Amino acid sequence: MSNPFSKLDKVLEHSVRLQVLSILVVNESYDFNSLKETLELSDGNLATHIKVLEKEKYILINKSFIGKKPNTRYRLSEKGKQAFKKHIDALEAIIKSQKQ
Amino acid sequence: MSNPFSKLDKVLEHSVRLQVLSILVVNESYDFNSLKETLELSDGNLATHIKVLEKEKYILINKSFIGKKPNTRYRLSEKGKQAFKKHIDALEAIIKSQKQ
DNA sequence: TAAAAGTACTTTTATTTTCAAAGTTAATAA
DNA sequence: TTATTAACTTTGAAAATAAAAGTACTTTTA
Repeated sequence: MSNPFSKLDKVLEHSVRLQVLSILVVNESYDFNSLKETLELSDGNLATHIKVLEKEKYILINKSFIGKKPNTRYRLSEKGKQAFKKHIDALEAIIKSQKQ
Repeated sequence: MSNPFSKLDKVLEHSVRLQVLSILVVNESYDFNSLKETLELSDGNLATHIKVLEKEKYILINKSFIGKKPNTRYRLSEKGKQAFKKHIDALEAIIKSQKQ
């Protein structure tokens, strides 16, 4: 039986975090501000979700300066990649089971 | 562009509530206890999620007695049906966009 | 037959999560 | 030099989640 719901990733059930990963899947790296604009989130809100992904080790963080401005870039970790795939697969299984 | 994430239903992002609806899609009705057993949830937890679905008018509630025992059954409302479909469609779109 | 245990919930309380406002530090503009 | 902007981080309040406790019976057991 093994119901597909149990394969869902709690961390990725929140759409903001799923979106962040889906952006990082297709972009080698992405920075804080771009994420903020793309997702239209407040600074604090984005920072909180980022922190969750970071704590899970789903993303890697790189801080640097571009000229005189600080810049924080994120990349998907291998763990994050796996987790994302697994979650998407679970969603797919749920949909399939639904469509019959 | 119209990104599929924006079509997700906040209420259905929680897997318990998505599961409840997915059960009610294939079962004309289902009662509290059966849901509790199927989903392996505490009474309070299930009741809270049910209340959210009820407030959204996604489910209809019918209370009766079976012999001497109270029995609460739930059915999917038309609104719930629509919402479920829309959410699943959004998930499908997300997956598709991901698979290319 | 009285007390204990069980059923089917509901209500309350505690914890966790989410979100936005305010704060920080440094640079640039007026 | 004061104000504004940039790029975050921290704080605190509100909302969501989950489990424990409570309620109102009914059934079982000593």
